Amino acid sequence: MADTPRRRIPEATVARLPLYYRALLETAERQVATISSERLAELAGVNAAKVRKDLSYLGSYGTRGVGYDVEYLLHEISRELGLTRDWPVMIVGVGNLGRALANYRGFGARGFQVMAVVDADPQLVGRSVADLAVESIDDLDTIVAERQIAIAILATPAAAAQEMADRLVAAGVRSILNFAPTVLTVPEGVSLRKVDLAIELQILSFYQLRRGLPAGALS
Amino acid sequence: MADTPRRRIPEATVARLPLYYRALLETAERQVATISSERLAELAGVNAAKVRKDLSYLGSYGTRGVGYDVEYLLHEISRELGLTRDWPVMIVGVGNLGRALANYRGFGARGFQVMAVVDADPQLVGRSVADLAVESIDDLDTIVAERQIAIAILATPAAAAQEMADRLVAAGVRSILNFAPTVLTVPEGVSLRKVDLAIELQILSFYQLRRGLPAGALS
DNA sequence: CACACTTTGAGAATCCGGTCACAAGGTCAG
DNA sequence: CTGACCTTGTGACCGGATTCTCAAAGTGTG
Repeated sequence: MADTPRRRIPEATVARLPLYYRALLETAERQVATISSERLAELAGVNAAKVRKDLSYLGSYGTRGVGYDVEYLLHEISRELGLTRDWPVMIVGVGNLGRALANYRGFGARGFQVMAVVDADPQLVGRSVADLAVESIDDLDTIVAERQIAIAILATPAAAAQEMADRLVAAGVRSILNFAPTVLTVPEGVSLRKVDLAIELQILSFYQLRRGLPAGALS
Repeated sequence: MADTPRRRIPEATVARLPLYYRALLETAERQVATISSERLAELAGVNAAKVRKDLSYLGSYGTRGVGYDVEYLLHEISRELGLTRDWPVMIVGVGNLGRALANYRGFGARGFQVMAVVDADPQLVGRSVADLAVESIDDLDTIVAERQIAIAILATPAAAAQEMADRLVAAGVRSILNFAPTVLTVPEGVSLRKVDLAIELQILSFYQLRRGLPAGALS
C-alpha cells in the first residue's frame, strides 16, 4: 500500500475537496459524464482557477479541451478523503445537540455511521437515541476498541469537554469534532476541529454592525 | 474619543476575537484584574504574538510590563463585536437540528435571542418549539420587519436552502448562518457563514487516513 | 535614582494561499 | 490534415496572515 509520495495537499485544498465531492455526486446523478473546472467551480461556489489548482494536487486527472471525467474524479476524491471505507463514529453527550446529531441523517456522506452514543449521566444510560442505547462513558475504552472508533463527536457542556476529550484520546480516538463552546487541547497527532455556534454568530454580528454604516463611522 | 482612524481589522483577527472574548469572560469571573498576552493566548489556544497583533488592531489597550486590563479589554472587544446590543435571531427550519438549535442555551453569548422559528410545512406551524410557536415561512417579511431580525439561522434540508436564503434576503436579513449541507449564493452585502457536519467529518477522515504525516487540522 | 525585570507594540521576514496568464494538449468541423 | 477553438495544468506574481524580534515603556526593589 506504499502510497504515492504525492505532493502534500494544502490544508485549504483539503477543506474544499468535500465541496467538490458533493458537487460531483450531484453531477453524476444527472448522468453527466464530464465537467469543466468552470462548471465545477460554480457548483462548489469557488473560482475555476482554484478548482484546477486544487485538483492538480491530486494528480492530472483532467483532459485539456474536455474537462474532468466525473466518475473518475469522484473516485479519486473519495479515495483521497477516505470515503471508500467506513468510519464508525461515536457521539459523546446526549443533550439537545447530541440527540439531534445522532438523528441527523443529513451527514450526507455515507460512511460515517453513528455506532455509539455515550453520556456521563447514569440517568440517561440505557435510553434509546436514534436506535441506539445510550452507553456509559465508563465503557469508553471497550466501545472504542471493539467498534474501532477513530472519530468522535463531542457534544457535552463546555465544562465537561476537556475531560471527555482527554478520555477519548486515552481510549484511542484520533479525530475529534468539538461542538462544546470551549477551547480544547489535544496531544500532537490528534486532529481537532470545532463547530462553535456562538463564535459564528459573533462574527456575523461584527460585520452586521458595520454594514451600511458609512466607513469609519463607528463610535 | 478623538475617534480612531481605526485600521481595518483582518478577517482572521475577527474570527479570533470571540475566542478572546470568552477567555476574558472567564478570567473576569475569577476576579483577575489584568492578563498578559501570554496567558490570554493560552486560554484562547493561540500564541502570544498573535494575541498582541490582533489586539493591536483594536488600539493600544495594553500596558507594557503589566498586560491588559481585563474589564476594559472585555468592553472594547464586545463593543467591536457588537455584543453590547441585542441581536434578535430567527431559525428557519424545524427539523431535528432546528429544534436543537432553538433549545440550545449554549449560545454562550447573551444577546443572541431566538425571536422566531419558522418552517414551510403547514403541519408544523403552530407547534411549540423552545417556548415559541412555529410560524409560517409566508409571514417572513412581517416577522423580520416587526422583530427587527438581521440574523437568520438556516436549518432546512439542502434542497430548500437556496430558496429560503433568497426569501430571507428579500425580507431584509443581512446575515445568514447556514447549516444546510449545500452551497448557497447570496448577493453582495449579505454575510454568509456555514456550518457543515459532513464536510468537517470528511476533513477529519482525510487526516485520519494519513495519521502520522501532517500536523493536521487545527482550528 | 539606578538597575533588573516584565511585557507590549510593531516593523521585518516568512509562509501560505489565491489569482493571473498562457503554453501545452486536446477536440472537432470541414 | 488543417486550423479554429476549448480547457487544463502550472509557473509567476501578489497579498494577507503568522511568526520573529527587539526597542520602548512600564513595574518594583533597595
